[in-house]
Amino acid sequence: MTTPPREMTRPAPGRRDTRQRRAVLGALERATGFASAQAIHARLRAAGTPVGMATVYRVLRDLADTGQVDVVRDDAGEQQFRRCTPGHHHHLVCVACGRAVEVESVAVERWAEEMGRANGFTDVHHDVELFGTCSRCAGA
Amino acid sequence: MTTPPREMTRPAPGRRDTRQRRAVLGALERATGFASAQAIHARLRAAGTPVGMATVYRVLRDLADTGQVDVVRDDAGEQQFRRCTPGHHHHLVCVACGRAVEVESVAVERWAEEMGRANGFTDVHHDVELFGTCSRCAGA
DNA sequence: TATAGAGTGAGAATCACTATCGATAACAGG
DNA sequence: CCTGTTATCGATAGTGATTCTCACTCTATA
Repeated sequence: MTTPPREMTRPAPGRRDTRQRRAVLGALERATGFASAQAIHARLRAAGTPVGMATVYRVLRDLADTGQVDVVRDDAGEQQFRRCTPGHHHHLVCVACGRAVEVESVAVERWAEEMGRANGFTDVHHDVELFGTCSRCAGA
Repeated sequence: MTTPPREMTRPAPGRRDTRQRRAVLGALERATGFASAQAIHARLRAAGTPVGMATVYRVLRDLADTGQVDVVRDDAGEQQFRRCTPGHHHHLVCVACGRAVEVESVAVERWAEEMGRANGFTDVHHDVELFGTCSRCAGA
């Protein structure tokens, strides 16, 4: 697998290339860490490229379904979205500034699989997120 | 019912021992896996021991704050509660019936800690949940 | 360019959860 | 047992995120 010739903002096959979709993608691209749908909607409005709330959610859900963005839920249960490198991975998120680092571990993947097998579970998948305070925010 | 294991239903210091609190604890005790606040409320009503919605949430939150129940969020973002054995552990939850198995792994704990240190993060904690289909539900 | 139908968006609907606040009941002291 | 204090209840009205509706708009393509 070399670098896919696919543009970052090109819609998935069957999807149309609209101003709104590009705007949401752009906002995600610009974000440093995770951003909520509400935040993205507000930023687009502030940037003079307003997109309807329903559309923001629609695009984000579509991107999540096609694996183009990752979704985690914060303590309040609100969905947070982030543009990510393809492939399975997890995040180490700063609870102060929202900055996120992608991490992966074959050890965890294997552990999850073994735990499932040991207990007779099939189709096992897992939710793993790490939270903490990043070095930049720690010195506050 | 010989010696009532009042330990399980004893309120935290400063908390009063009310019928409602006992009812919610009882419902959790009776549940096999995770249960939502809505489900607990419905079950109590069906059992003839109705408790107000607000109270169910209040008691559940209190129990969660004092570490007497574990909370996870399902795919829809709804909170799911479960009476648990004390101590840090994770869950392997059946997506079909909600049955849950407690699992733990020093490997994961260590991995989380190392990942945090490697990236300059402090006060690192983690969310880890495993989901799958249990053997009983797999044969459907 | 004409056109089918995917995409959009304002607003209503839904849904889990929280805040309000007068009524009620637990518990300690008498 | 009686009673005052006050934690706790709970019916109900929010609150805030997310989804649904559906008439209208615009992309992709013949």
